[in-house]
Amino acid sequence: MDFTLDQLGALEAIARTGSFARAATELRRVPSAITHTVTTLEAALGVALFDREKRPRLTRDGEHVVELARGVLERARALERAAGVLSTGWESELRVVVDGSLPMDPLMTCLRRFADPSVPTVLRVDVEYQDGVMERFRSGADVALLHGLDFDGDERGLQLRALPPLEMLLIASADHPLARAAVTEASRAEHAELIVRDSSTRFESRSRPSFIGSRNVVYLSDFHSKRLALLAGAGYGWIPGHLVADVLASGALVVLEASPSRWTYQPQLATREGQGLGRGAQLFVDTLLAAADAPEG
Amino acid sequence: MDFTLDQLGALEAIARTGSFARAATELRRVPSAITHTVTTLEAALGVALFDREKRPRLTRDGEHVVELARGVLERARALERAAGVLSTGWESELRVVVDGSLPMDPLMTCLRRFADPSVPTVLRVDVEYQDGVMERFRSGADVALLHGLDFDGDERGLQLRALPPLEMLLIASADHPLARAAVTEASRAEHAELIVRDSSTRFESRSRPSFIGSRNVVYLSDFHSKRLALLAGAGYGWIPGHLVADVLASGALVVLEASPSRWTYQPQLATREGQGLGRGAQLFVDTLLAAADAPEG
DNA sequence: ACTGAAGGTTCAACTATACTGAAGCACAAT
DNA sequence: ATTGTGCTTCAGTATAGTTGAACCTTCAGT
Repeated sequence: MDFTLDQLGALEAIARTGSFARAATELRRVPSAITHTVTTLEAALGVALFDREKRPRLTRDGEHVVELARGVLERARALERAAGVLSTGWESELRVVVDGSLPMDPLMTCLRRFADPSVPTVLRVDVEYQDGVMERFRSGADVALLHGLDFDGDERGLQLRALPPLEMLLIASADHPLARAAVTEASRAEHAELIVRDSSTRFESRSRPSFIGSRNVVYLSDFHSKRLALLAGAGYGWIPGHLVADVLASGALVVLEASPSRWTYQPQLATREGQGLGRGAQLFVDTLLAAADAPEG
Repeated sequence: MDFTLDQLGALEAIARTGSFARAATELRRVPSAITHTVTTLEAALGVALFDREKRPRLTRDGEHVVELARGVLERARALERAAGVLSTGWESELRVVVDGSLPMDPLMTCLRRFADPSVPTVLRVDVEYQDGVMERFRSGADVALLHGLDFDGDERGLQLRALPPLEMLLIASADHPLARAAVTEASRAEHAELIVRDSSTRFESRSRPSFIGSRNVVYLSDFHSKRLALLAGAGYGWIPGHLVADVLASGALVVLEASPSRWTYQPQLATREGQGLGRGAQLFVDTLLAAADAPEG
């Protein structure tokens, strides 16, 4: 690769303006510099770009090279533009990881916002469960939406912002045996508990103990499956209230009589402490908090 | 555009090899040169490409820039390859103009030859009629296939190669009135003569006189139309024998009894004198002459 | 045919830029 | 601790691009 973008730019300027002299003015150089640039390029490519019989005129090969040069310059200018955007503080990509137990509506608002062409940052969202969330955050995500239930507090280096509190409910189908009377530890042990599997890869083998031990445990991959399984009467289990509000209202599912049967938790928006937020991250945080506080928006 | 292909190449080498040092060896430079190149590029783009907290590691923005850089380099390498081809004597494009009265089979052989991916030159063929052929040749075609009928000889600067001779025949449909007896000047004038229109743009108005004057003249745009018109009995006219060999054999068309009613002409392959042929032109000439001499090939 | 203006080239001197090599620092592995 | 690898800094050097003046050619106008 013994030619430069500068040479290609000069060639393109000559081809466009139609003369060495005009190209020179445009590039704020002296004509002889253009001559030199062109001869150097011709030597580098081994191609006679200009016919110098009289006034220099592009040869057919020259035209061909100009076409290719335009392709190179186009890509180079695209890079330049992208770099310009990056240098103004927009990240090329913003990686967000969200706990699957949280409401997705505010996130959808963010996705819409980032789909706007005026937002140059590309948004990447990963839905994880339990430890999988922090694992992915540690492996490079910029923002994490944590459910905040089993949040140890020993995780330092995090800057947290509270999201509206949510409720976990102990639920079963209305015609499930456990729904007929107050739940005891013994009655509970007779039935299958539905649990959403931890999506962490590190703790593949370590099965997280349920809130209250149960003989039979069914692991599910996400809360949507869990909701379906609960509706099908396959077992009982904890599930975020916002996911079952409709079927609770309709009476298909019921909150079990147990203590506790409700558990309020405090979701958190986490970013890395210390390093300031880029413009993309800031926009995401602002948009998400606004959407979470005013779910109707 | 204040960065160079060289800088992008260095960045790509670092990204690919995973270290400044390996990139330096690959580029046959000293490590400090790589450092310098990278810092210069970062300054030019205004983007922190590497995280220098510890061992330099590409930032996410850096990865993004690398992606774009690969795009630029890919195009640049394509240009380099194309230039390499051009510098070995292959033209980027070979323009051939052919008189529409000539047999097209040898030309088709050439087209097949140039369709081979190992032939980098792009073949462009224009079919013209009469003066249109030379006009296009003058306006830039590299090779002309002339019918040689009205070749003035005053056209200098041409290098000619003879093609197999052909015959013009004075033809009409078998049931045309002129086919019934020997043709006289008077009987000829009573019937329409079919003529292929000159495709030259310069002589739009100048209608070329027919071989023998006729009262009614029908101008057609090509010999295929002329053949159809002859078959339809729309008139009489001169047409190359090879275009009507089949219908003469079947008896649908006949050669008129006139003198002359046959005219042997000597097609020529013309190139510009003085400047040697490029590899594409040479290949074309060789292929065409071979195909013309051995039409079965 | 002459003339002047504009475009292009050549050349030597200059300037800016990239490269080298030595020295030094940071980190990782032993 | 110690060694080795990888990166950076810096000063000197080499390379490559830029300038400006002189010259040549072409083209348009007289």
